[in-house]
Amino acid sequence: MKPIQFTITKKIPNALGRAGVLETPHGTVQTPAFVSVGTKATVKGMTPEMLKDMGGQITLCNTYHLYLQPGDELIARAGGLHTFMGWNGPMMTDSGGFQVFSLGAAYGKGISKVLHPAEPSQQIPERSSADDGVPRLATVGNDGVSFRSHIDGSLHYITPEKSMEIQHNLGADLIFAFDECTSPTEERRYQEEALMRTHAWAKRSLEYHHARPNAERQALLGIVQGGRDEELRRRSAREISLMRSTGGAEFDGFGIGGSFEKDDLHSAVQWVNEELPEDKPRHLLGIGEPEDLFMGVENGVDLFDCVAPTRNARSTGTLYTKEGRMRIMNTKYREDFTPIESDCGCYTCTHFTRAYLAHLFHAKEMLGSMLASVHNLYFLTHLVDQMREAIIAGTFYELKESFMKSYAK
RNA sequence: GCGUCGGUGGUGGAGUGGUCUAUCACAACAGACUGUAAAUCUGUCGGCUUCGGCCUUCGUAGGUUCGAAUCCUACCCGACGCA
Repeated sequence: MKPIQFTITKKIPNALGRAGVLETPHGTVQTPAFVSVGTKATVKGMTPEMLKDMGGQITLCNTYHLYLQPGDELIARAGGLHTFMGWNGPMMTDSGGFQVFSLGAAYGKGISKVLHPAEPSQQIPERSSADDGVPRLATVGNDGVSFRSHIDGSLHYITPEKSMEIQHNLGADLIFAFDECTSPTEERRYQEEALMRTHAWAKRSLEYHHARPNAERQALLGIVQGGRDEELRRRSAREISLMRSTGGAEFDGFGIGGSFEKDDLHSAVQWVNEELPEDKPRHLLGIGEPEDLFMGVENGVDLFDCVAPTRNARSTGTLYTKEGRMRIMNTKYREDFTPIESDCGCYTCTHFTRAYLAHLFHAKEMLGSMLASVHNLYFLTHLVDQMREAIIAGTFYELKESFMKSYAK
């Protein structure tokens, strides 16, 4: 018995995109879908009730963070992550692979998921070896990764097996293989070396997972890496999709990982999804600006997670609207007594004005961050919902064109 | 009335003869953010500018000095104390 069931209901003609249904032990996800990120067992600023009301179908928490605090064993004793955080819907956990990157090679360099080469601050020198003298909190070894806790500095060692063990304790419906995310500034030689490691770790994750009963209630997704290189990307997609445990088990779905230059994102996703088997779900890790969501859906991505809506909302009240992003603290909104978007159905837009939001942000009231998060999550969640409906209605390209015309103007 | 202390840029508050348009914080203004080291971070914050500078500011008015936010005098204002 497989833990998840994925069914494709409609495809975009002559393209990779599709709409489907993903059934998990904690409920069904209509795909494509936007996944709310709840790294530390909370979508920042949102109660599970608010998430549900906003239209959220599924959340993603993080292995590394929860292992450090409060500890995966404690969460297991609490009855698992669903019970612990009060979210009884579908849930996934990231493997800690991204922290290999963000606390390792990317540490202190101001780079993350998407690199902007035009930004002088991101002209990072290339790195070919593991040691360039920059202090970092994660060091990659062939067997696993040494982490120094960003909380208290203590040293931890995470292997693929350890990541699986933690994720088993957490108990999410979909879990990820332990991988190494690389920077686009790395040269090909290192990308290939890291890819071999990611594949070896994927095999070990698969092996460990299927040696436990958890494999019956938790789906394991393998992660495709390979940077910007077509050959590596296609090779990774093929190897991960053909990978089998000694018992013959395969991955239940796939994640597409990496840190990208904006221009490389499209090609990487397309190459990978041309190789991956059609009948399993695909998750594009950490991507979620509107234009990227359209690209992903068009190219066969079923699930997206992204911190952008909550982080942008919470930090300075940067809000998504159909006319592009707006910063609610800008002077012009101080006496604007209209909603963020008059035709938005979210709780924030149906109850409050821009002026009120602006006031909350200027006064540093936490409700401002909460209401802004509600709107942003609603916006992106419903944008992907609209894409799904448009695929089913056969109007995906019309939706994309009309949205982008207004959003990017 | 006498005495003491004090008046600095939107605010608080450094500075006590040159390195002062004047540390710092806050506020304000603008920006960044894509598997959350993030309720974080960056820039601007007297005026003008051909971006090299130029001009104007430290209660007010004088003065000393090559040079004053910094020293002196008078005045104005505030707090406290004594009458």
